[in-house]
Amino acid sequence: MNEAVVLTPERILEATEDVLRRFGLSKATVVDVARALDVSHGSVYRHFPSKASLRDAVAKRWLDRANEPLCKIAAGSGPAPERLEKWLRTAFSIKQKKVCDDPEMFATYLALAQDAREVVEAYKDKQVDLIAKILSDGVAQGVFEIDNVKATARAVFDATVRYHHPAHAEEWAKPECPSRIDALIALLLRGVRVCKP
Amino acid sequence: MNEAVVLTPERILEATEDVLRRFGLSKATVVDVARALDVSHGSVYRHFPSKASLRDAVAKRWLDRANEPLCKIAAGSGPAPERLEKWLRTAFSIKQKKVCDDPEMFATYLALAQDAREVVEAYKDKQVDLIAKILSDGVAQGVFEIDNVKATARAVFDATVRYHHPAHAEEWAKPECPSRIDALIALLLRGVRVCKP
DNA sequence: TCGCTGACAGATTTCAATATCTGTCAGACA
DNA sequence: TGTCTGACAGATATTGAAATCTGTCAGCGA
Repeated sequence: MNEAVVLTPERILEATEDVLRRFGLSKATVVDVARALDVSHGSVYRHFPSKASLRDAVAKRWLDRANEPLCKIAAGSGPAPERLEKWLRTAFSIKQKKVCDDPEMFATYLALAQDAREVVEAYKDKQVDLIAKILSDGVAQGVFEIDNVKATARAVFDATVRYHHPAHAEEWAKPECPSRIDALIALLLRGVRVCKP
Repeated sequence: MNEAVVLTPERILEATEDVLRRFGLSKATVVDVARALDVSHGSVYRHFPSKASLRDAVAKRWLDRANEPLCKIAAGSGPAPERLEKWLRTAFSIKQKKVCDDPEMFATYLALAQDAREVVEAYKDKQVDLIAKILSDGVAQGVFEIDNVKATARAVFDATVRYHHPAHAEEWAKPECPSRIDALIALLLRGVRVCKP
């Protein structure tokens, strides 16, 4: 009876996200989250062992959500070069959109990413796997020529940090940014292509 | 007479560097610098209009010093691919050495770089010019094939931020770092090479 | 005259007292 | 029995008063 009032991890995460959006990472407290749910803060600790774990769980939700369109592109079919370019441009614009739309939220995300926490590492690994998927598709299609797909995928990821790592977010709005992205993508695509003169 | 006691910008910079090394950026004050020189702090302001300008001047000295070996490599002769690789590896190891040898000093450098100040921008532009020099040598040698040398040089620089931007310094000590650098350099070299199957 | 000093106003930082928060747990309540 | 509460200890954050710093400038001494 009255299912709606049962305290679930899901409801807590929802409320936490609200509180973070409202107060920002530095001001949001577990007490605030509890207040938003109209329970004592002790109850929150029944579902999450610490504030850090709660924050990580919220981060995981965001990252998974952000990752979804990228998974689709990687899973899709079609010529690998176009797909790789699309994947990279999508990855960049997702981040860019975040920073523009919701700077308060982005500051939170930045704080997370700079902590180099486990959750973020796992997310990065997932991204590299997606790139690797596209690269190996390209090899199968005979358009890419790659010694070590995994290492190259990592290299592509590393080469593009500037446009997906939040530490560089302030550069993303600069007017010369798009053309620099174009040049970078062109260089990387040339780096994996097969050679036919 | 008594030339040794004349207060010159050079002597002030020397003393400032000492003070920074001793106290770190956050603790170093203009009063400290003046005390080290045994003059009043008002005298320092006779030579530098503000603390910021003094700090920038010190930064410029460091950066110019760090840049010197890279200028030599760029100015040298020999096969461009080897030279580019050497240039990149040298750039990385200079930074890496800095962070290991003198972490207090590096924190100062990081604070500077994160401010994205004019001095740092100028330094970056200089770096890109050096890369461009090597790339155009490569084109002349017939080993590189590049549409837009300047843009590609920028792309190479951007692609390697992870290993020269201080925001990523904590990654540099990780054990998987060298192999990731290898993969990245290989990818970039392939991206500029001429195609002969 | 010319470079330097040292006192000053306003901005910034420090520090310690106070308030708030995190995480635990014995017990209430259903 | 199992979920939730609320008081608590220790850790962390806030606050405001006092100390220090930045940048200026009138005047000193060479």
